[in-house]
Amino acid sequence: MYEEMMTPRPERPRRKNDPAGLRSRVLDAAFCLFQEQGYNATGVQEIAASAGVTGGALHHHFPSKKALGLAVIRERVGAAVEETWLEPVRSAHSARSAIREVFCALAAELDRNGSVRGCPVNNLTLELAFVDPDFRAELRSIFDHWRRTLATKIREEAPADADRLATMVVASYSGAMAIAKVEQQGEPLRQCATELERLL
Amino acid sequence: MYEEMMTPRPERPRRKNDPAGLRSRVLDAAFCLFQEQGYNATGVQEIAASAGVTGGALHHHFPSKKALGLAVIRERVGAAVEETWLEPVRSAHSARSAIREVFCALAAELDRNGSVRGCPVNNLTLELAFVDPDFRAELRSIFDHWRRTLATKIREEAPADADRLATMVVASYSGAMAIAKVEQQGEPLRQCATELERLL
DNA sequence: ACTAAAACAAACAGGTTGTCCTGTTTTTGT
DNA sequence: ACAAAAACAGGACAACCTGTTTGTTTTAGT
Repeated sequence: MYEEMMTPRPERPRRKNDPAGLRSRVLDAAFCLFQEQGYNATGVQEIAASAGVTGGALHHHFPSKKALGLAVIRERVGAAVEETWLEPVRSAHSARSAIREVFCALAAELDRNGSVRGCPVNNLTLELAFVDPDFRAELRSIFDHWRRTLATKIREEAPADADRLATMVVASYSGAMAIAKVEQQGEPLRQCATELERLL
Repeated sequence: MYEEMMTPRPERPRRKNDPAGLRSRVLDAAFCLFQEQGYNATGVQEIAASAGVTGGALHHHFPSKKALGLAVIRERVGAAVEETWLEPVRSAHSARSAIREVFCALAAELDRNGSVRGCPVNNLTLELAFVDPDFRAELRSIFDHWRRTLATKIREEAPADADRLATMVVASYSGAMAIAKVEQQGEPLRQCATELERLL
């Protein structure tokens, strides 16, 4: 009653627009759905519903599904790799320990979570890289950045074959994640981590 | 005119039915299209057209797209792994040489072909394994068979960590193929082959 | 305060999708 | 030879998806 008198007319919705927030929510929802179902199996209206956004609003920020997909790769997939891989690698005191930590942390999270959805970069790469050159270019830059950062760290200890070793690390991680996906458990990651340690 | 008189009644098509052949053609076309575009991006009528078969005939042999997909995995993807991986591994005189041969043969074929479509098992796994349990079970049996055959061969030389090494070989192959797909060249496979040799 | 642009809502249109249905032809069993 | 079953043809159909269009509300510039 008190409050109603305080705001008799100011009952106006007073909802504020938040374009950046809406855009971010769409990106989050799309990233999550692409990760679970894949790009082609996910509809734009499904993304809009999941983000709590109307189709018109989504179309305003992303004129096409492809534009949304490219934005997801650039602004979410890249960030995910940066957070779970590159940052731990840079702050570790050796490439060996970094790799074991990342592999085992991922494996533990997968087992704890109870479901393995796979690596976002690889999921989208195997689905889209061959068909669409634009997606391929975007994904390739992520892989390049990934391997380059890894090679820089490895070079501190094994200057000889740093580039080749970096490729090997990324490859065995991607493949281990694929095997983990069919088995729905993190064990393959731990096995590959053990073998990678012998290599470094 | 001449010919019309020669074949007034024997004009009957005399075409013979070939259910097995038709089924096989559908499987081949589906395998090829799934490999190029992915499962979800390929339509059943596209498969029918590619195989030169009517939609009705296709539906007679495969009542649904999922049934067709499962048949492709069981009867084509499994055979592809058997041919390009398991058979060379068994007939090689050592696991080391077998792995180098397979990796380099694949890499050479990719570079010669000019396009990298990726490994069929991995393509379908990353696209479908998480969403559909039936596909996952089918794909998992292929991975298991793959690793088991590889471990048997490795055990001849390194009895200790054969299972773990087999996982590592399959993983690094799968991942190397993913990187090869974004770069559209076979080089990553060769790099991983070199590192795998040091491990065995 | 007023106007132009941006942000959002909601329904629409053209094209595709996977599936099924009804006939017709071919093969098989007896 | 004849009936039953399998193999095949061709189209129909309803659901869906993407992209667009039109109209309303909110923000920002001046």
